[in-house]
Parts: sequence; structure tokens; C-alpha cells
Amino acid sequence: MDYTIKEIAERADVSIATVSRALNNDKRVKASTKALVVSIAREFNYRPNILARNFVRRKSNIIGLIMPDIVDEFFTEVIKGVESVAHSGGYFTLVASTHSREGSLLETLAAFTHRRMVDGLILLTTNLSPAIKKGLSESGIPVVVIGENPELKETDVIAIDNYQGAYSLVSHLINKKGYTKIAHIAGPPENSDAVQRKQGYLQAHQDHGLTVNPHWIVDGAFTIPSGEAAFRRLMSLIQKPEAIFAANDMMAIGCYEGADSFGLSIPEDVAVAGFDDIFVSRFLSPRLMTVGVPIAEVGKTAATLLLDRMNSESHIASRLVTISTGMVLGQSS
Amino acid sequence: MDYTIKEIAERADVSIATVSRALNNDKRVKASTKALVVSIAREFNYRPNILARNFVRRKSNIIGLIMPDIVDEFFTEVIKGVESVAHSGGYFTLVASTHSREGSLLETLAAFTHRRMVDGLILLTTNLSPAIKKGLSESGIPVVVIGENPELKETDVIAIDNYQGAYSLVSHLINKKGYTKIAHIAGPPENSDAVQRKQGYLQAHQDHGLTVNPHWIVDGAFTIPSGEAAFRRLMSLIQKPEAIFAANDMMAIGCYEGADSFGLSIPEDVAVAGFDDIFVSRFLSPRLMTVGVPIAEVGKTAATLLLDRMNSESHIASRLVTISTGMVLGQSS
DNA sequence: CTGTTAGCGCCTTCAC
DNA sequence: GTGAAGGCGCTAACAG
Repeated sequence: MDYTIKEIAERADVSIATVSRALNNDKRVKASTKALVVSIAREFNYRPNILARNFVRRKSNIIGLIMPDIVDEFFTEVIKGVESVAHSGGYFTLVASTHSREGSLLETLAAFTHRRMVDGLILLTTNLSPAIKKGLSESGIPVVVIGENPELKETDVIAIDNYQGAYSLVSHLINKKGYTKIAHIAGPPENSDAVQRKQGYLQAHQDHGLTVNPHWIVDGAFTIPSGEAAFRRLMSLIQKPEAIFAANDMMAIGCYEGADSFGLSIPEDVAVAGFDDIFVSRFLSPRLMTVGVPIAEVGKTAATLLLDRMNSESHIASRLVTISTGMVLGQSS
Repeated sequence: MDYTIKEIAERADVSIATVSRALNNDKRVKASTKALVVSIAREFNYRPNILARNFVRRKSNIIGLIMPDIVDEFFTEVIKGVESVAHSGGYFTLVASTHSREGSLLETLAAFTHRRMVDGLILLTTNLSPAIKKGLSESGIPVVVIGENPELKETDVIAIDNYQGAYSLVSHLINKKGYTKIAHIAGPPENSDAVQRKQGYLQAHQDHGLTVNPHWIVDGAFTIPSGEAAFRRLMSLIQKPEAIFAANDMMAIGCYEGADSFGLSIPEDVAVAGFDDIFVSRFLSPRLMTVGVPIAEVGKTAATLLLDRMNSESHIASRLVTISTGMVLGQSS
């Protein structure tokens, strides 16, 4: 049997308002009546009807986490980070994948934000359309974006320092390893992470007085097969690169597979480096040189900023937190 | 501005009841009035207040997914599978980790099930206490358990065929590879997956007329370090095993690390096999021999059964779906 | 400090 | 087919 506030009130011989107040720690109730109400509630194993409470309070105690897809480690780690912070803040986490469909994102966004089905939102994306930005700014609920900066008011952004990571890695390849012919397998052009990594690659060359052969830049899709295809393209060029910097580890793995089928050895025949430092990287042989991203921290930071924003009375201006990356040495370069 | 059903009613010059009916596809409304209401709702960009609807309908359109932790691939894949099925069924997925705490599980369970904060529940666990079973059976909401069989009425179970997988793998090691001294690094004794895998290992020996040296069975914790520690133990025995069957791939990786530090090579000095076929397994060198588990299918199946149960008018008896496993050959044995 | 009262927005009987 | 009215359980003024 599920008891309601009314039954507790009858039993305690007080009004339902008093019960509500006692159970919500309203300071105005006398200590003794509060104790009475609480003890009866416990005796009855009373639990407030969350749905009713959400309705009248116009809030749900739920954080929405929208991501384009749930595929690799990156997403798990983010979910994990968000969930742990949300959980300790008394919130639940509603996870939604848009299955990489723009329309789906808009729908989900609308469903989540309308009438506060969620109290706050974390959006993981690197491809914000104007329609989505509009939806976000009109939603009226606290939002934190991981990835691209939407440049919206009162919206926090967690950015991964892609540029710096790529710049450092490529500089290392040039300075320490002495490579001058470094190819790049870029990510999808519409992905801002990918764009920034490419810029780091280009700038490092420029700062070291090297020119990049345009044929050495090939687009990939952040997947293993696309990495392998890019590898094949690069190694079929008349002027082959000495090293390949893949914009993520998955594509670097594709290079390993390509090298394997070509009978080439890494790094003797061609050096390979990646980005992300996903779990498998350390088990590749040779160990992949890559750029480490503290992913769980990304999720935690996002959730922390969001909770802060949700719990704040006053309006908070947009904040930008850059998560710094670190080079991970390996024998693949 | 957020419109309510009342405003739509005024504008359409009908009652709010008619609006409600029209918007919920009640057959009784005349086609023309329904069309009118729908067009006005669209014009007003009306969206029902989900919180109010949830409250009055006593349901939330949310599926709860409770897992002990969100750590590796296994959990991501399950989330992914569940989310995709839930999404296409019009449900949202609320993910909660209990951070491996029994108390936390009970709390989460209570919060989720009470007054239908979630309409259905998927519980991923291999360690069901009586209190939790009681909570599940009393909850009154549709439940699907992944892992251990709680043997409750009207509760579906998704079981991974651990026993068969382990049995096949160990039989292969004995028959095809000719090993007779096979050690086992078991999982936590309270974990039913672990127990079943161990039974498969033992039974395979018995069926082939081999006796197992008790020292060759060591407990682990399903983690890399515990695998490495177990490896060290095993390889310090006077009578060393020829092969090691680890109850999961993470512990098998621990064996690789141990072998590395001992300067032993796999499989020449000692063969290694695992269970799960996680993503990294194929990148270990030599490629790990293991047992593949179609994890995303586990999540999808769980969600499918749950939706089926939630959408069914009549009561459905408990169902047990066994997800079969398959041996994955590798050069590590 | 506590009780009374009025909703919150929607769904759903019960009449017509 | 449609309308009127009641209520879901809780919170939040407004009185006292």
C-alpha cells in the first residue's frame, strides 16, 4: 500500500500542509511536530509521489545527457563522469543518443527541455547547427556543452585542448624524432575537434618552417576502416610520408592494420601517432604514441558546472573550461 | 510562451476534454474536430506538459537501467543496446550506477520503482541479495534482470551462457591443443558469471578424465592487476601450469603483463585464454584466445523483453533468454 | 507555528 | 460526439 501525505496528516492529527513542510525541512515547523510527522512517515514507510512533486515543483531532478552516439570508450567515460557527479548531487541521469541524426537531436532537445522534463542538460557534440543553438538558447534551462563552443549566453562549455595536443605531438615528431614528411589523417571536416587537431598539425609545421604536401592530408571518419583506407592512400603516393599523425586512435589502429597488410613495420617503415589515448592504445605493438585526454574529467566537469548553475539563484555568465591534453609517448613514432 | 490544453480548447471553441481526447487519438472524436484541434495545437506549437501527464497517468515513459558500475566496454555496450531499443519504442533511458554498493542499489531501486518514476527496470547484476529480490518482487513494475536468475515471478532474465563458453574453450585446450595442466583464474566468488565459468572449466576437466590441481585455481577480481597477481602466483608454483584460463579478458591482460615482466612468452612458455572478447583482445599480441559474448545483443534483448512486458495487457510468465557465446580463436593458446 | 484553500495541467468518469 | 466536473498528490500563498 502506498500512503499519501493525507494519511500521514490524519494519523499525526495535523494538516497536510504541515506534513509537507515537515518532510521538506521547513524551519517553521515546531521540532516536536516535525519529529512526530517524520516518525509516522517512517512507520508508514511513506515516500512522496515523485511524479506529483515534479509536477507541482516544475522540476524533475533529472539531468539530460545527449550524445550523438554511444559507441566507444569516450562516451562511456563521459557517462560515467556525469553520472557520478549527478548521483552525489541527488540527480538522476537520462541518457539519450541522437543516433547522429540532426532531426533526432532537435526532437530530443525539445522533449527534454519542454516543461522541464530535465532540469539541466549536457550536450555532447561538435557540430552545432543554428537551429540547435536556437533551441538551446530558448530552452531556458541550464545547459553545458561539451565540444564546440556555441557562444550562447549563460551556457558553459567544456573544451578539449585539441589544438595544443596536436601541436605538441607534431612538434615532438619534428624536433625530437626528426621527421619532416608527416602526413595527417584528419577527422570529419564538420567535426570541430577534428578541425582543431588539423590546425595544430598545420601550425606546428609552419612554426618549424616546414611546408606540408597537400597530398599528405587525407580525410577520415574517426573509424578503423577509414584509417586503414587513408593509410593505403598515403602509402600509394609516389612521395610517401615518413610518419602519419591520425586525428584519433581508432584511425591510428587502422594504420596498424594497413601496415600489417602491406608488410610494413611501425615505426621503421612508417611512424604512426594518434589522439585520445584510448584503452587499447597501450596494448598495440608497438605502443601507440598519442595524446591523452582525461575523458572522465570532461564528464565530471560538465556535471559539476551544470549542478552549480542549477543550484545558483543568480544568473551565471558563460564559462569556458579547457581540459588540457598530454602527450603520451610510445614506440610507434 | 507555453500553451496549455485550456488555451487550445478556447481557441478551438471546444472543451478541454475534447482537446485531450483529440490529442490522444481517442476514436470518439469526430474527424473534423480532431483535425481542427490538431491544427491549432500545431499552430500554437503546443506540447503537453509531460510532468503533468506523467503525474496523472502514473507513468513516466522512462526505463531505468541500474548497473553496479560503469567501467568497461561491457557496460557501454549494454547501455547502447538498451538505449537504442528504448528510443525506438518511445522511451527514455535513465542510467544509474550503484557504485557497487548494496545500500545504494536498494535506494535506487526504491526511488525508481516507487510510484513509477520509471515504468520498467533493467537490472544488471550478478549478486542479488534477498533484500533486493524482495524489493524487485514488491515493486510491481516490469523488471528484466541481466545476469543472475532471481527466480521471481513475472521477471525476465537474460543469461549469458558462461558455462557452455568456458566448457568449450577448456575442452578445446585439452583436445585440440593437448594441454593437460590448465590453471584457472576465477572471478569473484560471489559473482555468478564467475561461478559458472569455473564450473565449465571443472566439468571439462572431469569429462576428459583429467584431475585439477587445486593450486591451479586462483581467485581474481576481474581486473588487470588481479590477473597479474594471480599469474605471478601460478608461475611461482613448483608445478607450473602449461595454460591459464582467465575468467575474463581483463585478467588475461594481466597475464600478458605478468608474462612480460617475467620474460615469458605466450603461448610458448605459457598459454593464455580469456572470456568476453572485449575490443582490446584482438590487438594483444599474440591475439587472445577467448570466448565472445554479443554484449550489445544482451542490452537489446533486455530492452525488447521489457517493452514487450510493459506494453502487454496480460501478465506474462517469467522468460529466460540465454545469450549464447562463441569461441574466438587466437594465437595465445 | 499551523490550517485552509487554491491550484498545477491533464485525464477520465459521468451525463447529455 | 462532446461537455462539465472531479480528482491525481503535492506545494505554496494567505490567514490566523
